[in-house]
Amino acid sequence: MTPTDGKPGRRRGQELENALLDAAWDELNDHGYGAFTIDAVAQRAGTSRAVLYRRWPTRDELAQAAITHAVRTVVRTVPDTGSLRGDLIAMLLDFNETRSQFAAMLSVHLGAFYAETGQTIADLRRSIVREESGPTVQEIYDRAAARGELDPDRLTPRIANLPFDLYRHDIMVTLQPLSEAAVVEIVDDIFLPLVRPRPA
Amino acid sequence: MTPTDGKPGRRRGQELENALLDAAWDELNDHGYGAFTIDAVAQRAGTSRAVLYRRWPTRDELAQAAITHAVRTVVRTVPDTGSLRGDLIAMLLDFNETRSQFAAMLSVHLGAFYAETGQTIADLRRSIVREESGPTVQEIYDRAAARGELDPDRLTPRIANLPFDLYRHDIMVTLQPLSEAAVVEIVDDIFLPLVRPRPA
DNA sequence: CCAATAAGAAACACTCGTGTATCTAAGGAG
DNA sequence: CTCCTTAGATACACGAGTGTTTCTTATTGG
Repeated sequence: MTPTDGKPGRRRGQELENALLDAAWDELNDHGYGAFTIDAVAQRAGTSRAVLYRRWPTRDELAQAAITHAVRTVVRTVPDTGSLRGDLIAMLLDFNETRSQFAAMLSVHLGAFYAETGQTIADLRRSIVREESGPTVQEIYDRAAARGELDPDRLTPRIANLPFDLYRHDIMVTLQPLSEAAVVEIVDDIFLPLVRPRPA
Repeated sequence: MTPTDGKPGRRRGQELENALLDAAWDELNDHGYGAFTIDAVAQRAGTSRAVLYRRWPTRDELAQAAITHAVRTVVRTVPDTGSLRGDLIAMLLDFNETRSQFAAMLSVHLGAFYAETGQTIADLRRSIVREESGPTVQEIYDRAAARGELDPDRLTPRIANLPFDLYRHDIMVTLQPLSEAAVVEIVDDIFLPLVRPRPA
């Protein structure tokens, strides 16, 4: 392992490539895809365009690579607090920490990207979800059903996605992380009443 | 009234201005704000850039004007079918006709615009809602409450917006109008159960 | 009918980003 | 220590869009 701190000297191989993709991602975050230029990425990474062109032939492929790279670095955790309510609130608040900026960025800056590639946010989400392919929220629902907190018959696909759809909607519309009150509202006032087992 | 059809000859005044703003709006729709150029607008409008520069000094002001102009031409209707369910479904399906493209366009193409102006979709919606300032969905809720179809105590602000938030979320994520089934699902499976008066 | 106005065409200098090519020197492999 | 890959710098031709200016001519108002 070569020392990674101190004066960077001249970076190579994987270290350099990560730095390039990070710079590209930051550039996307700060200025959006519309103003996403190879030049700016090179400057931010402290290198020259040639280094970028050696790896990615076009702007779009660099952007794609940067997005994929950023996605890969997101770690996903599925909480297990012992209650459905606690799990969902924890999960959404964790999203606030780890993903709200990511989601906002995707929503706001990538319009031109979607337009050019013909993709939609839904498409991108699918490929991200496939990429992660780890444990999912379904675990939370399964545990809740086992505890009798949730009626599986009431959990239609749309309702299963409801808390996350509402979370995502808020992010896309306000570009800010949700307040804890908003998260609690989504869970307590909307989701839980819809899935709670009815007293027969 | 001068004849408005036939060979357009040389347009002037309001007629020309409308044509310019329409062309700008179409250009935004087709290619997004990222690829929104004065040149393209001039070409689409069948005129020269000078004509545009005489009216709007910058690209951004032209885009702003085009958006405002497009917003102004949207007519809003509030249905009155006699039932809450019917009103909401009618309203959302009407959105499908009149606004889904508009909403999709706003979500997707205007990222760079938001980034530059610092506005969010929420801000833009506020100014649009203010602009319209006509009858609102509140009317529908009031009538439903009067008929006893809706418990006003359960209608928190978030729940009042819920059908529209979900509608908007779907549009932003899929960039397509919602299927009628999806609209019915939002109303029947999610909204109505949350606001129906509980048998005391 | 005439004069004022403004549409529309065209040319210009300018900026910014692209993509390629060339050169140097850093730093790893042998 | 030496060679060889390649990071990083720099220069160039090119295209696309901007914003300005000048000129013409259609159209309108008086």
